[in-house]
Amino acid sequence: MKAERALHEKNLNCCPVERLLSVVSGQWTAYLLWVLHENGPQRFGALQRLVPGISTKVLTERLRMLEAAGLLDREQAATIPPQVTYSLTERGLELRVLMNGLGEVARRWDAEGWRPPAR
Amino acid sequence: MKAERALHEKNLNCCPVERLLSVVSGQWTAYLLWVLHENGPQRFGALQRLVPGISTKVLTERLRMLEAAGLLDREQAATIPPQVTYSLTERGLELRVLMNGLGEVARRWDAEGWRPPAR
DNA sequence: CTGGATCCCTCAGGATACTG
DNA sequence: CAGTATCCTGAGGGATCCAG
Repeated sequence: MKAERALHEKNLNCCPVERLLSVVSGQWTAYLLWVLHENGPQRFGALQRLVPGISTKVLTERLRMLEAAGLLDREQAATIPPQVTYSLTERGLELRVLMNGLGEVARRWDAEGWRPPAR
Repeated sequence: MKAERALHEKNLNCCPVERLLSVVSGQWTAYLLWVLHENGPQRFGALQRLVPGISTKVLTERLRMLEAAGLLDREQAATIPPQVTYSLTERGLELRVLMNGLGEVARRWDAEGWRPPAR
């Protein structure tokens, strides 16, 4: 319904952090950015191998979304077969730095025995 | 099915950042932590007013989850009517600091005209 | 090789009513 | 006041097949 959707939007509109998180919170997304940061620019198939378990559908969705968000570049070579390479943009890199901060705390908490509660 | 669940768990297990994000990525969660940080300890009803649009069900879920995660404390006074107060723990505070970092970048990107892509 | 198009199913989350 | 108990819907995401 529209009213509910509007509420959700209002929520996103009034909280910058949730807005930013909405980009990263989808499944595989954070890991995907991390993979691109660790291994440098990668092709579609390579990503699929580097992120085991992800389906082509979701991988495509994520890549399109992150591209639309300006977090990564898509470079297509008009060869046969086609070669498409994805790489982090400046903004994607900046986000990765933030997430490294999260990662440090996450690993420290891990070491302290912390676990996320079951959903 | 178990296999899919297992895959999800494996994904969470191998990526500390996603594991940490899994706590914060739920709707209202980031905003809720922010509210508690800005306004100090609050009671259930006050939170419901400070986070307009959230249902009692989801608010309860979030509070329980964050408590289980050790991010906030629940203090119950055995009065009639009951008074329950929620406050950030040390860990909750630490997480808030991280999220302030996200908030800075989020607001800067906003100022630069950035918007998250439509889901 | 890089996806697009479907089908299907689970589950997060909204609305509402009720209780100690 | 501070929740619990249901019911319900939509979106997220997996599996599979097809296409340029």
